[in-house]
Amino acid sequence: MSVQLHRTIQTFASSIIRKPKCSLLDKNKKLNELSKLGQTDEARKMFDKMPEKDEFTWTTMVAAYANGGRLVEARQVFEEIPIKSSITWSSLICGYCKHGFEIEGFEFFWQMQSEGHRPSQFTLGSILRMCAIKGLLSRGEQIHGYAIKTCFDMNVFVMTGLIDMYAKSKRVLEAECIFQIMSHGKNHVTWTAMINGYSQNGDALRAIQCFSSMRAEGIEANQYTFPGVLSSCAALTDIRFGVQVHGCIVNGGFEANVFVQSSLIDMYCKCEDLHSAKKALELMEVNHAVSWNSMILGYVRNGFPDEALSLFKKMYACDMEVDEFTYPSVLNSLACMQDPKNGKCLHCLVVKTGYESYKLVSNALVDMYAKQGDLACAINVFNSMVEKDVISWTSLVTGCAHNGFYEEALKLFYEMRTAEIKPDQIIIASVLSSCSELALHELGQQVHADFIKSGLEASLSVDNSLMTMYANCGCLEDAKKVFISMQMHNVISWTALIVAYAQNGKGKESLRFFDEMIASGIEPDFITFIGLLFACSHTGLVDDGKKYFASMKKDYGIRPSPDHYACMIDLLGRAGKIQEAEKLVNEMDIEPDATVWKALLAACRVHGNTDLAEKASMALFQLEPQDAVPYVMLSNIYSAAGKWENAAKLRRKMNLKGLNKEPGYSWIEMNGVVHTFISEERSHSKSDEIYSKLEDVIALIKEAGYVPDTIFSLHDINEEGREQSLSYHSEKLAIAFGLLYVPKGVPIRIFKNLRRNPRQGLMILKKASFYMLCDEFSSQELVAFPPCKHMVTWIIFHKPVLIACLRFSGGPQSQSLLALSIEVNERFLLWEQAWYHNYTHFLVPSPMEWMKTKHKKADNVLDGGSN
DNA sequence: GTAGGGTTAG
Repeated sequence: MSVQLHRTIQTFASSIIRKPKCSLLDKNKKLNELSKLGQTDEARKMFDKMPEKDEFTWTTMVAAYANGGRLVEARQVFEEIPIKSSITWSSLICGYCKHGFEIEGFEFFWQMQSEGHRPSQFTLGSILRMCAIKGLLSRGEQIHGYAIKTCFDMNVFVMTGLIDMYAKSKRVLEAECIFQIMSHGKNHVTWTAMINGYSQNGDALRAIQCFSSMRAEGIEANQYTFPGVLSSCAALTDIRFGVQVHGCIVNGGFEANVFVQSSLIDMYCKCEDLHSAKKALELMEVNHAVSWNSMILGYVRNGFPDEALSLFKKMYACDMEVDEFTYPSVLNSLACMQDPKNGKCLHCLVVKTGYESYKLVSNALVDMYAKQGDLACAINVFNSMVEKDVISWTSLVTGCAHNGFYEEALKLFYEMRTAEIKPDQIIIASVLSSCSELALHELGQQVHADFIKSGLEASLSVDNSLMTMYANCGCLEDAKKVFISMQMHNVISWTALIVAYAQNGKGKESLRFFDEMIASGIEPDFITFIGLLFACSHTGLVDDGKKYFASMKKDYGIRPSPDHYACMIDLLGRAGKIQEAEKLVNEMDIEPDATVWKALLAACRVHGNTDLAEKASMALFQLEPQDAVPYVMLSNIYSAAGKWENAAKLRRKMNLKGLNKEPGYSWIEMNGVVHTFISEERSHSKSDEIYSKLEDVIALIKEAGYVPDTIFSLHDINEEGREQSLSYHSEKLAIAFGLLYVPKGVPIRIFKNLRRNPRQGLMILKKASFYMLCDEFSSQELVAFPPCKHMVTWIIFHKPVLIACLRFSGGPQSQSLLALSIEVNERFLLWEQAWYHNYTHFLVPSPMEWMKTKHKKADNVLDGGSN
């Protein structure tokens, strides 16, 4: 107390002794102007020439250096000051805080007090600002406590600083609390801090509400307020409000501010109004990198990668400033364009300009290479990164998944966890999608549990991926539970539900969900219709299918893609309307692709139409010469029609071309060990038991009315032989194994490397599940992804009802889809059998490798007598 | 006289 009194007297005395002359006052003013303009060296020259200096002169010089980040010089001047005050201390502390030097900032803060100077609102404001920038929440809380003790807690300046600090530390509730305490005395800065707090923490709606309240209270917004409000409009894609805000900006005369302009351009781009965005960009007097970045990204997101690239070229040609945000957008556009040559060129440019060290840029490089299918380059960039964040890992994990390397994706996720990088919603969604592709139910559940434990907020992407994962693993009820638990649903959630039910043999429910979706006001997209057509074709609802097919164009303006045509052809083919299917192919207004021809070929397969099958095969031989599928299918059609010579000729041709027909596998995972089965093969150590069990099962099935469908058997052998070859099919061997060794009450899940049937719908649905994962990608990107290479199917036994009879969906499909349930071993078994089993050889590289490593362990486990 | 609040990302 006495020290402070002494200081006050001293200051007072010095002001009397050195009463400022008029000229000193003018010089101080001039010095301050130079300092404000950032002309620090000019200011220093003037400062040195001044014969007389008062406290203002010294403070201004310290502030000039401190604001410009020249902290060593600021401190030197500060040390020379004859008499220090709270203001000179605050000027110095402000500089250190502004530039994020937390150790020095706090040191001076304590030193200032030990020398008897009380911190002011400015000192606390500076310290709080630093806590906000550096995310020092607990330090910020200490300062909050200090403010309460020193009665600064009702000061607007300090309270605004506290709001900002809490909001930037993601503590919106605390920020909100302080904001509400300030019933009066809130100024425009306080309102702005709160609006930006909401906006930066993803609560766009509250940000906009807060802005409206601010205006209602008659507080004027300024150039600091509008960017946050506009980015909230962008987040909500609320262009109507955005346009009104634009009006306020023009009225207030803030449209020349670069922050406001950039946010305007970004808002228009995100609301898909590229025209207005472009207009705003053209109106800008100064070329500003952020605005151009927003525009480039806008073009990419709205599906105009060419425009994005040309804008970047313009930037480059004009010698404009380019930053670490520019490259990611441009790299993104090249990823969309599948332009590997330009991608490499841009990579070179990145290296040349030294931007490779920016995480943002390297992450985008990984993402681009992965999307272009060049995993080697993606991994190279990834490995060269010194510091990897969750986005780097996500880019590579998603990249592996895009290219069908699901196990690699999962392994990388493990590695990331080992490196103690905390996952976020996006990588969780990506990993769940890989689990879903491999039908890894348990791992999927673990990821789900881990996600709940992590305390991360729910996200649409995660929930949508969870639904797909559960549905793909046959857990329809869990998929539905996730759907019910969701607070909001978008078109992807509804589509996931529709597809889940369609995939799991509940087509009619699928169609009901579609009605519910429409009633809830959500518009379907092209994938929704794929789900619907899939549901119709599997439920035999030909008329409904036709209705939806017509409706998608008429009512929703969605032009049918080859995938939709393929579904329709599948539907007609299954219903025996082969002529109609052929007619539809001929009437297509777009070029039929391989998917369409395969669907037609599959239809021929059921109805033995060899002429049409030849036509479809010829088209496929041209379109996909390296694909063994059409050869195998046509050969099978020949066999079924008794044209053995044609079939043999085709097989020889296949062999000559080196197209391998490899066997289908089925496998069961039990206690972490994979047991693999191949048709009629006896390599498993428990082979005898398995075959004997299978004979019992076959006898039971026959009793229940099962008649083997031997028409499609491959070989020219007698009836008994054909039946035999169907009996020891790999799925059946796996079932027998499951019945013998999987503990009672535990669901038996059987996996296959082959497609369930030759229908192309599943491949389309693979794309659909990818779309579900990445709902932020545009549909154009989606089409560009390479098709998935494999399919895993499953058969589940956990139905607590006995259906001891053949379950046919009726009509001609009954020939193609045989679903039969039997009771075996006190368990009830629902056995859905594909319409034929022995062919469709889509080989899977990765799960095979995985199985091989685990397969060896299988014998030990069984021989160890665990059962 | 020292001064608090802002845009672009997988």
